Amino acid sequence: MAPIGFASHDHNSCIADAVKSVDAACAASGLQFTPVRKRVFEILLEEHRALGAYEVLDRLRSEGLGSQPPVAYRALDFLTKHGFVHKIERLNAFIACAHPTEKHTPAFLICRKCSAVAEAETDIAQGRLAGIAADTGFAIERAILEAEGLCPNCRPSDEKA
Amino acid sequence: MAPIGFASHDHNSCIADAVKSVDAACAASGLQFTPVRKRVFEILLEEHRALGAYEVLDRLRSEGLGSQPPVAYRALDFLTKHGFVHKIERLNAFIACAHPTEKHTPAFLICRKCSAVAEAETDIAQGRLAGIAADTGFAIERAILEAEGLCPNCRPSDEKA
DNA sequence: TGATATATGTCATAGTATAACATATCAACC
DNA sequence: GGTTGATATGTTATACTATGACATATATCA
Repeated sequence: MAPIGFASHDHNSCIADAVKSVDAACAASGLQFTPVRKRVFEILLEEHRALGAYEVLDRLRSEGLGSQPPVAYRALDFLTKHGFVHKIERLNAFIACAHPTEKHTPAFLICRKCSAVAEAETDIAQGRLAGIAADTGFAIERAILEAEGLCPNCRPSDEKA
Repeated sequence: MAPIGFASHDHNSCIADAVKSVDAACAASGLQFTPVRKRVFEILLEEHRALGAYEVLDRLRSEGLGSQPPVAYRALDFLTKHGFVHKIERLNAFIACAHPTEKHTPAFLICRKCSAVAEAETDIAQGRLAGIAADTGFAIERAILEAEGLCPNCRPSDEKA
């Protein structure tokens, strides 16, 4: 439930661990974690921020892994479809999942100043909103929860409680 | 707290009432509810569904109210900025607010089959997520909450509880 | 090894949104 | 009533985001 992303962490190992766990998940499900897909995932992990598809594509292009938009979009589609990457609708951008092993409804805290993004694992939208939906007869399949504001690093210190 | 949008209602009066209340709100705040802005608001009300900016623009164009994208985007920006219209990020589309008089965090139920959209008034994102944010020192300013699934009209009837 | 599904390369185009600048209108005050 | 500053509109051009379509290649498995 605790968000990460505004604090420093062991970045070197986090990339390796994440790649490894996705590798295992793909093997277990018969999915192909191909070179382009793996590289896109790594690129997103390296930044720990939301990258646009064309930013990812630029990186791929400079590495000779593909130069046309569909290359990036296909890899991103694959990764988001299987929950390894999330799309931030507000930013039209993608970010590596911070909790790749568990099934969850991601929630995001997006700093409007520095664009840092923290992912909080939550089932909030399956919580209170679920009651409203049930009353109406609406069947929720997935939910998007994105909060915008100022991250701890961008808040004027006298505003911090 | 009850969503509307999947049930029929008195459509004729709802448009007139909404326009009137926005008119009053603008007058009270010294905002200019100009012809283009009013017409865009009416167009969204007439449909009670999410319209893309270019769909709105097409309507404006056919009525001689402007033919270039900025005309539509400016009106939509104005209306969303002041809470009379909401943007559905998931659909890159805009919908007239169902609760124009009150300050609120809108939540949406979006049907993936028929694209109907219901707005539920809620402060859900200021609720549970607020706790997580506070722990991190993140200051939430606004939130986006959009749930996707099947509306009552599109659900196979044997699935309905 | 052949059949089927899945993934990639590539070109073309569709859809969404904004920058920039000139002109016009509004609101308020002298 | 005219001046001033803020706000709104008209218009051109362009940037950014995303997908359709089709040919080729690779993987999977009977």
